[in-house]
Amino acid sequence: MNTTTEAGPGPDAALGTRERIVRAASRLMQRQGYEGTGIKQISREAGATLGSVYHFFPGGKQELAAEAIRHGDQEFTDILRAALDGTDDPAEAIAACAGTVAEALRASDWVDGCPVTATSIGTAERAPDIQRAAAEAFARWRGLVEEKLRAAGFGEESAYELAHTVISTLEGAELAAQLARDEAPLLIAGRHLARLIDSYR
Amino acid sequence: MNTTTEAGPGPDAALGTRERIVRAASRLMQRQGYEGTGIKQISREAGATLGSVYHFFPGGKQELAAEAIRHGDQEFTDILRAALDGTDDPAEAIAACAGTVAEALRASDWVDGCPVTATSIGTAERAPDIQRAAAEAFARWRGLVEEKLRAAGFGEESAYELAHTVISTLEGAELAAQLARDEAPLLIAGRHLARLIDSYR
DNA sequence: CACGCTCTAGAACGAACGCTCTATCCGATA
DNA sequence: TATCGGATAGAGCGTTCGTTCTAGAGCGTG
Repeated sequence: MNTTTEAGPGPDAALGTRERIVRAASRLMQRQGYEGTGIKQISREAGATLGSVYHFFPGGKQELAAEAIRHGDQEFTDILRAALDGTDDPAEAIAACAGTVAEALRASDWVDGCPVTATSIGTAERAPDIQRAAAEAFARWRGLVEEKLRAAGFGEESAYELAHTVISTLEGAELAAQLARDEAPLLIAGRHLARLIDSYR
Repeated sequence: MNTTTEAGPGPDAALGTRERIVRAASRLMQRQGYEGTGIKQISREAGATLGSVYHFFPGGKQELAAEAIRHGDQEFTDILRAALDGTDDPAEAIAACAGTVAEALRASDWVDGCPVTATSIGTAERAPDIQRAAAEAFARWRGLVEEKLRAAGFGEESAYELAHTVISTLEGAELAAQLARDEAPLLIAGRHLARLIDSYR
């Protein structure tokens, strides 16, 4: 049976076992990376057992990590979409998005960076599934920004290229902010991206 | 005795043992991350023994990783300085730097990303020494760009903020290029950074 | 020659790793 | 009630991890 309603005290206790495992994997790999996170640690944190993990993810750690990346992908997709939907002006929306990310990063005491990046880095040679899931996440985010820019009247090429740089810069600035334990890189990046976008009007 | 002249066939065979260990550690962690790289693998790759590794780095893996990051820091510092010294125009120099990074990334078949990022990510909670070394690398790079911008007549605040975004964007674009196995993100980022810099003249 | 010091060499330790395996539980169905 | 299959449970496998430890090699100095 699938214990969809769990009495335990965990944060995701009301979720199904599979979902709890994915969330724990995503959160842990976001902080410790793929190699730094053990399957047993994930199962412990999720309030599940090793048997359950391998029941839902017979492909083992790689399959679970790919699913965790898709979870992180969805999380940032929601944040990005919310920012883009918040205003008609793409420049303003991107700056707002940078602010949201900065806030979340600070709130986690500079520990929770980008889950997709943290999980996928260093796995290039050994786990192509993980790389593919991460590349798809980046592509989706870029597509969202590109669509917004085109809807705002930007030319096709400008929109495509700007969307690339928006995602690259946000990603890099989050990394820099995390390392420096300071939200300045993200806030500055947000302002600069807005300025860059405006220069194409 | 220190075998400063080694007869072995390795690439760094002519270097001292300590230097060979640092280079092997830097290269391996650049590709596999901190947790994904073992001390024994490093010693094997360096043509050294475990005893030598712990002789030169009594602080163990963490101390070695911090030194590897400083090595990677120096590598990119050289690349960046060469680009900045290549022309008086900071915008042009940054675009050229992006091109150099893209070329190197492609030449490694998209495996050799930023050694500092790859080594330091995911170590926030467990290895503060590594985080500090990485943060110092970012700060040094930013300082180089900032200095160049000020020398070119940019205002103090503009130079400081632009330097932040230049480093963030280069870092993020390298990540994106590596994931997509495509140098486009880096080349686009180079052009956009040049445009952004020019907009402050 | 003897001593000391730096460096090399690798066996061995306990712990943790990813994963396999069998056993059991329990609601749904017949 | 008897049966079945999804889900849970965790002991145990072989391997690798980071680290420690002792032994010895090769050189300069007294």
